[in-house]
Parts: sequence; structure tokens; C-alpha cells
Amino acid sequence: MGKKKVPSLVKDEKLIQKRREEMVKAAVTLFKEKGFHRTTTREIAKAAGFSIGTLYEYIRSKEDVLYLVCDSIYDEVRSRLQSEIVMDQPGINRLKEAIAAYFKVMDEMQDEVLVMYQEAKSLSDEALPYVLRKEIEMTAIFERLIQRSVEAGNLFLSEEEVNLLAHNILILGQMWTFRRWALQKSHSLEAYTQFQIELLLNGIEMNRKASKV
Amino acid sequence: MGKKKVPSLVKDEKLIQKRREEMVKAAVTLFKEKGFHRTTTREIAKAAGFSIGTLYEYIRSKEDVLYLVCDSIYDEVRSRLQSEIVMDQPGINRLKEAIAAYFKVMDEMQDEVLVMYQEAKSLSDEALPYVLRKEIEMTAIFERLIQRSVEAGNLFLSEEEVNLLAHNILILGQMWTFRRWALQKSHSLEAYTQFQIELLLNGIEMNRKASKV
Amino acid sequence: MGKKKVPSLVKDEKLIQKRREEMVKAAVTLFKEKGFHRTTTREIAKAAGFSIGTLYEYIRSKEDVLYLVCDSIYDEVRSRLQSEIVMDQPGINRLKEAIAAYFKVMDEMQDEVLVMYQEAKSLSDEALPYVLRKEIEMTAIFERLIQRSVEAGNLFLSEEEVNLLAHNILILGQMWTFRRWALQKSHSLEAYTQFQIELLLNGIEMNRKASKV
Amino acid sequence: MGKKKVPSLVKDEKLIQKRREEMVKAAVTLFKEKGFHRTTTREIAKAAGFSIGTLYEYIRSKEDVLYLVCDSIYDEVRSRLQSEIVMDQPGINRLKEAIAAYFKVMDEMQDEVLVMYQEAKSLSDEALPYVLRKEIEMTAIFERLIQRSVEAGNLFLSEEEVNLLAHNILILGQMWTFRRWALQKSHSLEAYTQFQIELLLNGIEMNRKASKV
DNA sequence: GATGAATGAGTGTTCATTCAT
DNA sequence: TATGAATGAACACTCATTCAT
Repeated sequence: MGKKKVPSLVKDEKLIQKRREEMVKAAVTLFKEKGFHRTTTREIAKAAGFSIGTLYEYIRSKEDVLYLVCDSIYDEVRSRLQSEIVMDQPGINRLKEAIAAYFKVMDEMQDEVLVMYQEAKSLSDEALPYVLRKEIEMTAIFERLIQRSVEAGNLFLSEEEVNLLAHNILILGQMWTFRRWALQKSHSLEAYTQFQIELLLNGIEMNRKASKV
Repeated sequence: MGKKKVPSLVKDEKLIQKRREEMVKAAVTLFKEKGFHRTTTREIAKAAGFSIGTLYEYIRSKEDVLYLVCDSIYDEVRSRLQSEIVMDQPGINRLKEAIAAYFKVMDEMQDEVLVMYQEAKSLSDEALPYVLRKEIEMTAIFERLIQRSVEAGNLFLSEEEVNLLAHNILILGQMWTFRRWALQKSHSLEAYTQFQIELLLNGIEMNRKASKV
Repeated sequence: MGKKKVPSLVKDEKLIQKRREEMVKAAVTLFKEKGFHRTTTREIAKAAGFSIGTLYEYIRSKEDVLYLVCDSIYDEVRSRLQSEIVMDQPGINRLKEAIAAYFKVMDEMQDEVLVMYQEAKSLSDEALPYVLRKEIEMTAIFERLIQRSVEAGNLFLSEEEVNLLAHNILILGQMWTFRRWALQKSHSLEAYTQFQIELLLNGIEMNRKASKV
Repeated sequence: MGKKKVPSLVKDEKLIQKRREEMVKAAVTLFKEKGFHRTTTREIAKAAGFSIGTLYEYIRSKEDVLYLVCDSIYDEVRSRLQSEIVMDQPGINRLKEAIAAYFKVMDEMQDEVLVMYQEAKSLSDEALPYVLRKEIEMTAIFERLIQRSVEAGNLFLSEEEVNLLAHNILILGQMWTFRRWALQKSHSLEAYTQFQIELLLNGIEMNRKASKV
């Protein structure tokens, strides 16, 4: 799936996976609290339950931890999203459900999402593309769902507009976390979701239908 | 206007303002390039044209520089925005123009906007609220514009929805910079603006009109 | 022959010898390339074809590897030298042949010789004497050859001078490797050997003969 | 004089020179004792009388210290040598005096000479040539002295032989330090010098004279 | 007010060595 | 005997901050 290979001195693949999971879990907690730069490798090792030497048996550099964290968060977002999406919905409802599911995942994974979007910029030029690709894949998921509604005659959108709409969905989901200091005081997730879906879909739908008539 | 006071050892207020402007200009350039954490105070002082000792005559800590930078960028965004907004537009057009103006400012100040939103998290708990307040003020500008259209009968929105719509405008402007690696390849600023305005305003407008009938 | 005993956890002497040969061969290659300090025990083990754990079954510390390397190089120098020396030469010619043979061995084993003389200083106070003794033995070989010429009336040298001449021979052979960056560009091994033999032997020989007359 | 420039963060050139002298003095003492690799930068700073931070205001890396040490030792060897050489000696005696002076300097600076020749190999590929050039310059000094004796008809040597003889002089001086564990027990510096001068000069001289006759 | 040399706590990373399997 | 994962002391180097001049 186009993952970047992070080399390890340890050979046992099962063990690598296990240790990296512990490490990522510890790192996410710490990054949430104090950010990537203010977290030391020693703290990560300690929180993960092993020594600094052991940490470096499983990564080459601190940046590798950040990459593994981003990678892991994306994978979980995606996997939760896919398990939430109900595929038996007909037409445009499937898209609506998908948006609601995505917003729900964003809500549940607020801290992780914040960490990822705020720290990813510290990735090297070499690692960044791998993370951007994940974002592109997320966008593509919604592009496909939108496209299906277009093909079903539920939406009237050019290819360019399909792409923009997908980006909008993604960022409005992230906005729920980015601006939580403002939004989550005044709005419930349900109301927020309701509003955004209406804006993103009904609006356009009605608009174009109307203009076609 | 609710600014945080950053103490200085120097008495001459004019001098303080001058030196801080030089310092912020230098810092923005450097933060753009390498981020806040990777930029050293020495580099900032040098780029600003004075010694490290002098830098510390005008701030107490590196974080003060970041605060001044954020503060300065907000002020410029706001000032550019206000000079762009044409106040003599009637009804909903004024809002549309304001959105377009805001997007234009975001486009022109891409690097600064990115710096601000990516590094502000490094501000201390003491300084952060001052920056958030700026964001709230920005939101309020759009809330007022939207409210006016509601009152003029051009839009049908509850108070809660007015607030959400304002947030949407802000974040969709920021999205043009956050996701420029994806958006600015495929879309022109004009097309992007056109699309978002239609989505944000016409959509809702038509929708509600239709549902009222 | 006065070798230092390097303890091993393994009992089988044959195995010890085999493993240590592999280890020394690997280490020499690595030491040549990057020196003793920059070579890690892991690298030595890997290059030798076994695990780091196994390496430590046959030595107690990294320094033991260095000792074994020095020891092994000395043994090879000596063994090559002895196989080159033609013992059936009469009088002073036997000494000349021995010097030429020694220079030839130095030339063939340049890298090893450099490694040994540059890294031996890192040996502990405990191990160093064992290596120095080897150097003393090498000196003794030439002292004996010189002495024989003195006794045969080919050279006129005091005991002290015999010792100094032997040291001269050794160091002029090493010089061919130490200063190769200067010597090997401008001089062939043959010319170099020719010159040094003349200087070391004919010179003195003629000189004393002349002065005696 | 073809020195490598070692950058410093400090601007005051006088201060740089002073601090570097302190640093080199401290480093030489430590390198003598435990070698370059076993000496830490903190130890050097402490022995020099300043903090680790200050040390790094005057160098970029530990290797810079080694370069400064080598550079400084060469400069002192050369300066001592030149102050010892009596220029009013006629003919071949000037060369003999020079050799004796050089051996005397080697004797006085034993520890420094050992440090330099044993650790110079740890210099980077970038710095090494600068040190080698110094050695070449030393060789050239003796080449010139020998050449003068050749031109005066005191020695009969080809250009190639002049070069080799100069190298011999250098290494026989160094040998007095390298092999001090053997030489300095059995021989006085005077006897050593006497023997080597005779070997290096009288030998060749007489030899060629004889062969010419 | 301005300077820049001095400081030292703190950071990422390495690597010889051990020991349970 | 052989393995290789685990360890943590140790290291080179950085950089925000101070303060004497």
C-alpha cells in the first residue's frame, strides 16, 4: 500500500510490530500533551515501557517515530471509517452516511487527528509524501462516493467540482477538531453534521436541479 | 484591543515598535523556511540586523517572538481584508465580495498563514488565548456580514447556523493554503472562490427558499 | 612463545581457533577501512559470519579482538619473512637478502602493517607488552643477522650499534608503509630497497674499513 | 601558509587565538594520556578552563580540536627547529647540525610528536592533506640542506636519493619517539644522534668518494 | 541601549556488553 | 554452542538565556 519502510535492527517481524505499536501509543499520548518537539526520545521509550537503547533498535531516528505515528493514525481513521460506512444505502444516502461516519471518527479521534495535522510538517521531505498520499487516498474515497451520486443523477457536478467537494468534506471534518475550542462549546456533533451535510449536498443538489428546470 | 503586553527592558516605545517590526519580519521569513522550533534566536537576531543581546532587550523569551509574529500576521490579515471589502455593495453581494476578498488575502499571505496556524500551538497557555481571540474576532466579522443578509431576508439561518457558516468561511479560506499541494495544482483561485461561494450561499439560500414554498 | 591467553567461554580449542581466524580476518578488513574505534563489534561479528552473541563467546571484550589482530599480523609478517629469507647465502649477502625480504613483506602487507602500528596504542597496559615483545623479537632477528656479519668481519660495529642498526632496518621497512603517500609515488620498491641497503650496510662497511686502514 | 581555516562563532580574533591555545594545551595533555578517541569534549573544555558551550564557540567539532593540535605541534616543531639551526656553519656541517637539532626537538617534544603521528589518522579526508603538507614542508627543509651539500661537492646523490635521504632523516628522528621503549633505555640521545648522522652522511659520502676513485 | 562571549542543562544517538532462550 | 533482543552509560553537540563591558 505504498508504505515507507522504516528499518529496524531487530529481525523478528512480529516483535517489531508489537514494539512499534507500544511506541506509537506512548508517542501519541506524549505528542498530544506537549507536541513532537518538546517530547524527548527518552520519554517515549519510558512511556512505552522500554529503554532508550531498545527504542533505537526499532527506529533510526526520532522522526521515524513521528512517521509511524502519522501512519498509524491514518490507518486507524481509515479502518474505522470503512467499518462505519454502511454500504447497503441507496443513492445519495450512502454519501450522507459516509460523511456522518467520517465526522464521527474525527470526533472520536480528536487528539490523534490534531497531533497528526499539527506535527506532520516536521517530517522530512522524504517522509512527507507518504503521508500526503494517505490524505489523497482519503480524498479519493469521498470522490468515488460523490461520483456515484453524480452518475445516479442525484448530484450535478463537474469533475473539478467533485474533487473540491471531497476536499471540503475532509476539511470540514478536521475543522471539528481544529476549532473545537469554538465549535464544541456551541454545537453538538449531530447538529454540526446535520448542518454540514445539508450545506454540502442538499444545497448543491437543489440549486442545480432548480437551475436545470 | 486586548493585546497581550510583552515586556521590554527598553523604555522608548517608538524604538520598541521599530525593533519588534524588524524582528517579526526576520522571524516570519525564517519560520516559513524552517519552522519555529528549528529557528534559533541567534538567527532571528542576525536576520533582523542586531545582536542576540539586543534581541533580548525587546523580548523575554523566544516564545515572545512567536506571539509577536502571530499577532502581527493577524493584524495584517485583518487590515488587508478590511481594505478589500467594498462596503457599498447591497445585500448578499457584500457578503460574497467579503468572502472573495478574504480568500484573496489568504492566497496572498499563504506562507504567513501557514506559519501562524502551524506554530501557534507552541504558544504557552498564557499566550494562546490572545491568539484565539483574534480568530474569534475574524469569525465575528463574517458573522455580522451574514447576519445582515439574514436580516435583509437574503438568507434563512438560525443564530447557530450563522456561527457555523462563519466558521466554514474561515476554514475554507485556510484550506486554500493548508491543502495547496492538492488544490492549487488543479484549481484557480477564481474557480475555487466561485465554487465555495456558491456552495456556502446560493445552496443554502435556494434550499431554504424551496423548502419554504 | 609468550602469547597472551585470551579466555573463551567455549571449550573446543579447534573451534576457538577457527572462529578467531574468521573474526580476525573480518576485523582486519574493517580496521583497514575505518580504524579500530570506528568499527563496531556488531560489524565484526557480521563480517565474520556469526552473531554478536557468538562473538562474545570467543572473546571478553572488543580490545581482545585488537590484540588478536595485532598478534596475527605479527605472526604473518614473521612467517612470511622466514619463508623468504634464503639461508644459504654467504656472509653479508644473507643480511642484504633479509632486508630486501623484509621490505617486500612490508610492501605486501601494507594495510595490515598500518593497522597494527596505528591501533596498537589502543591496547590496554596489560596487552601492550605482549605486542612490544613481538617487535623486540623482530629486532632480534635482524640483530642476529647483523651480528653474524660482524663476526664474519664484514661489518665493524659495537653491540650498541648492532642494536641501532636493527632498529633502523625495522623502521625503514615500516616507513615504506607510513609514508607511502610520499614515497610510493616517486620511488619503486626496488629502488627504495637498493638505496636503504646501500645506506645501511655498504656505507658503514666502507666507512669503517676506510677508517681502519 | 596554507592553513585550514577553522570557523569560530566568536568574532574577536585575539580571543580566538588565546582560547584555542588554552584548548590545544589541554587537549595535548589529555590526548597524550588517553588518546583522541578516549578523550571527551567535556574533558577538554574542563581542562582548558571553560565550559563545554564555550568550547564549541571556538570550534565546530571535536575533530577541529585534533586539527588544531596537529597544526600547533607542527608549528612548534618547525619553529624550534629553525631557532636551533645554526646557519653560519660551512658545507656539510650545517646539515649535520640540522639533523642534530631536529633530533633534539623530537626528544624535547616526544609526547606531542607521538600524539600527532598516532592520532592524525583520525582527521577527516578534508583536514588530512593540510597536515600532510606540513610533513612535506619538513621534508623539503632537509632536501634543501642536503641539496646544498650536493652542490658543494660534499655529497654525491641523485635527486631521487636526496628525497629519500630527507625522508630517512625525518623518520629516524620520529623513531626516537616511536621506539623509545626500546631505544631510550639503551642509548643516549647523543649516541643515537652520532650514530645516525654517521650512517646517513659519512657512509654515503665515503662510499661514493671511494667508488669514484 | 547595544554587544557578544559565556554558560550548562538538555538532546538525539551510539554501542559494548549481557543473558534468557 | 548459538542467538539476538535488551540495556543504559556515555558521547558529541545545540541553543536559549544571561550579564559584564
